[in-house]
Amino acid sequence: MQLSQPANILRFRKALLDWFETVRRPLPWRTERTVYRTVVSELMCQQTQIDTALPYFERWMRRFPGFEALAAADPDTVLKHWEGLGYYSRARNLQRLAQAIVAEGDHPKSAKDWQKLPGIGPYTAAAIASIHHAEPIAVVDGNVIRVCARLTADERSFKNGTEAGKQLGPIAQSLLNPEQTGAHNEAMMELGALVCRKANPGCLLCPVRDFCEAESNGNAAELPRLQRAKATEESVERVWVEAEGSILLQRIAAKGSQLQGLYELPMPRELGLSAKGKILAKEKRGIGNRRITESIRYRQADSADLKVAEADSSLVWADAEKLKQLPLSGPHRKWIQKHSAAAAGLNPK
DNA sequence: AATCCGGGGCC
DNA sequence: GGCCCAGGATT
Repeated sequence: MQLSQPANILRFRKALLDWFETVRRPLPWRTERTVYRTVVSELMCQQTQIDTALPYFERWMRRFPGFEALAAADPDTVLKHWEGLGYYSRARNLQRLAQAIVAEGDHPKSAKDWQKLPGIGPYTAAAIASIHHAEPIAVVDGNVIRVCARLTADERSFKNGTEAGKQLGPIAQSLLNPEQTGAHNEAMMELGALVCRKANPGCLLCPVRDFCEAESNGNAAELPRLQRAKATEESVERVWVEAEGSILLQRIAAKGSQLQGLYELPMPRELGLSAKGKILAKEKRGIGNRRITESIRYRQADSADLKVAEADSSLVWADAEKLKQLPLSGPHRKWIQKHSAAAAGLNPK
């Protein structure tokens, strides 16, 4: 059936919503719907799979139950509750957003106004406004891009997701059900997540397969076509400096850095620390298209280390208790845990 | 328009 | 090992 015809668009909307009602996952921000819970869930789910965000969401709600509690919280505690989720600017933006809403005494009511708040872009603004204010605006995320590219059998090669969204957004907007704005948007994303998956799309079980040109062409799994940049390789030196059961950590202070406020093993070249010591481990992490190998050298603190640490306020000594409290980047917490036994073995106790 | 930002899941 | 995920901010 041609989706260009109005009568078929109405059929599409009904088939999608009927399906959604039967498979809709009882996610915690759906079963108890408040603006605050929606905002938190949307920020947490940006570039993050639902199942990964779920335990963070529950913890977050226990600790920061509403905009007021979040606005008044200690920023390090906020960051600590985001530890391991990545994209840490989301946590800072979420607190700034809460502070703005508390200061204003109310929250925005339109997508346009929501988008003025930190951390809220076109996608998130549309999601909140369609769910809570019945605004007829389509969300365009990775799921929706994939669904629309397949529905229309769009075989163009897009430079990136932004470019694809610009081209396919109007399709999503034309499909939007103006009487069920929130449910329709959620249904489109649910379809992409559960059926119209990137790999192994479940076309045989798809509620809107009759409307899908790619399915009739038999190439749904190949769409959309997105160009990708090649990965680059980098290496970074780290030092694991111990003194009396404490480890030296570096607080990332750079205001522009998205890692601002997080703690990591120090980068000696940045801090005037020596890079001496035996290599304890080489670990890898991926950030975007970068593949970074981090060489971690271990040593007992010498007098020069103590002097540098004393003079540089971004360096802190953390004992076991402090280590638990500080917000660390996910990989560094994991690596410190992983190698602490080996590091202890190097101590001449 | 291009680049940067994290970490995990999946094939 | 490459790709993607309920993207946004910055340059």
